[in-house]
Amino acid sequence: MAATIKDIAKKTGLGLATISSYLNGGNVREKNRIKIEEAIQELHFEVNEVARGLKTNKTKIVGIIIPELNNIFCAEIITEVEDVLRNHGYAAMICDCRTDSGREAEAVDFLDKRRVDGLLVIPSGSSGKHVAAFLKKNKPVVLIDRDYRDVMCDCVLVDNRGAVRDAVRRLLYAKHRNIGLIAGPEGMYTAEERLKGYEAAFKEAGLTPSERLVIRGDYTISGGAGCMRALVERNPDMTAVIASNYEMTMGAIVEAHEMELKIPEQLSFVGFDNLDFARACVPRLSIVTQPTREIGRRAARLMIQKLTGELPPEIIKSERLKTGFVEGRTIRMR
Amino acid sequence: MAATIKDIAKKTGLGLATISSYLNGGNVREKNRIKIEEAIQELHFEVNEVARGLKTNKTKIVGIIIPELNNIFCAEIITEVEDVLRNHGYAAMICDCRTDSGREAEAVDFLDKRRVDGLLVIPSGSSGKHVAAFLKKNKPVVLIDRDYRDVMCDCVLVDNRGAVRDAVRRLLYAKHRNIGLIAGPEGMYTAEERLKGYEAAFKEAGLTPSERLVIRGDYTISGGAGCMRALVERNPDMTAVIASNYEMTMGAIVEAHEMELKIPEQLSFVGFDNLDFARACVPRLSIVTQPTREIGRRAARLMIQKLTGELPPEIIKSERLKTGFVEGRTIRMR
DNA sequence: ATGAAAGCGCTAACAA
DNA sequence: TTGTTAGCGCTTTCAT
Repeated sequence: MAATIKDIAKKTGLGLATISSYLNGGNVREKNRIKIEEAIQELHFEVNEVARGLKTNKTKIVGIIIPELNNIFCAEIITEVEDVLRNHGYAAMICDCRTDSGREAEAVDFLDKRRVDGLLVIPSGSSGKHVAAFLKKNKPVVLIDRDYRDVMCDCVLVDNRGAVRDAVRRLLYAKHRNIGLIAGPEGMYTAEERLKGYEAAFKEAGLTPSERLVIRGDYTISGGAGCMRALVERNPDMTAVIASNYEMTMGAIVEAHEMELKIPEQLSFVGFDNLDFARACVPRLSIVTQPTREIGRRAARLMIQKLTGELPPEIIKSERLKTGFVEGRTIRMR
Repeated sequence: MAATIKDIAKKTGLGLATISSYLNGGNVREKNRIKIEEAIQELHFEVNEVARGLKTNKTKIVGIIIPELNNIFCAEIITEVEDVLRNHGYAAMICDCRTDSGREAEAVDFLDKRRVDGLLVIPSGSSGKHVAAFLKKNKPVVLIDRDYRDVMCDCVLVDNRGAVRDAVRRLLYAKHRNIGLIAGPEGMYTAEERLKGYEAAFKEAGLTPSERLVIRGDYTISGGAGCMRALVERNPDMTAVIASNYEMTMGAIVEAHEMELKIPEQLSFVGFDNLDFARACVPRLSIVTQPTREIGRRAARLMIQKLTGELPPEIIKSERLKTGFVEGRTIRMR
């Protein structure tokens, strides 16, 4: 079917090693180089990366495991990751595990069988037991957005705590005191961190927020809507709300409209992520932003460094990026 | 390093062929089966799919090329595609080509070298010359959302023309006559089809819309915003607008707010795609919807059928799916 | 049902 | 610089 290195050897009268050397950037006599290139053109030869992978024990494939491709936050990160990887000759093999830890483990297996050189994971659960075997082979695992509690891996995180602390500070500065928080699911890393940031901001101001002001959502649109309604109903004195991820931000806004709550006249609001959505709202939402592209870039680079050996396996690197804040018109000064 | 089939053979005292047969679901004596399974457990054996791929000339990998992973429409489709593929044992190798035909061609090369078994493409351009070589190897190429003008491939499309025709019909029924269209880029398949649908609806009603009512956008948020403003400024008599993709819908809405245009009191509006966004707007947007998950499922199934030989290479299948319409509150009866 | 042997396309010693 | 050879881990005849 497709031409092989043998065909090239035959056609040029050269040995296999010479062709291989040429293909791998070795030194080849000018005359032969031309002959080889002609043969490659004529026979439409293309290196068989599968064979190469078998021989070198390196597939030049990085496995990527994410909770939900169909999620802007993930998609933005992966877009960047894929770009960086491919620029370095690596292919991206992607598995969506539907935010399910069990499926995440299956994906690791699936990718391991395919002998990917490394694993880039946005973890769905807090345990990383399922990557232990992979790590033992001395192959790198780079975590994004959260890390495992039981297995040490390189990772690129975000300062979730600082993000919400900063948002609360701004609201406190605007003289708000009864600030509601639509928090994330219990046990989820980012959710807990963000909640801690909320508490920290009050603490440093010498205040203690009422427990009624914090409600747990499930990071979904409808969850955000339900939380917004519950918060408003149970806290007549509440003057501001923070939604702690994009989906819940959307849900909260929808519900506020539904309840005919004027933002920010009756209630100040701070959302999360997605700048596009924030800008499409009227008035523009004030939001916490995460540096998604930067996260992707860093994670991919970390992976490349591990893969090339530029960074030795024994040193585990952990990066934490700062979040941003984009001013809108949804915080009212009291 | 990792255990191989040889290790299993040695450990069990059986021949290579027996182990291979076991791995591929062949018949093995009960006693031996148990021995093999024990050995596999002990040695943590996992099939090396790379070696298998070299031997069988099948990698069980499908290459996926898309204009922009970071785009809800694409991401939703790919999520479904990946799910179906993996359920059939196929891995998804994804390349984002940034809506660039040249990069699309590079991606085909990249994936071809890696010997993917098939190619699933959401084309960025109208020519498919770059997949010709791949097809000649008798490997399937399935197109999504648009097809190539010069190369026949299996494909899963959407009735773009009917989608906009239907939207216009609804507006005509509500007694609108001066209906603006924020169309897509010239030469882009979906854009042209949607424009044709717009024209068809008027034609069948015995009307001819003024040329001033159609403006070309570039499928981006800011493009949509600019078009909205231009349309409104140049058409004081316009009573309704249709935006023909999601990003431009968002842009148009933002701009309408900016201009303090009341929707639907001063202007009726029909958007596109993204139901979540439509629901988050106040009032809820009436929108044309595309069956993204269904598109993904169909495309993946088509691929599987080709891959398994269930569908012979010589028969090219083309499916066209109906779009939907979700009523909101942005069409005013005149 | 099982074993022996060949070979997929490539790389990497080693020799020349 | 170039050629010869062995072998990566698997599947697949062909015997047995």
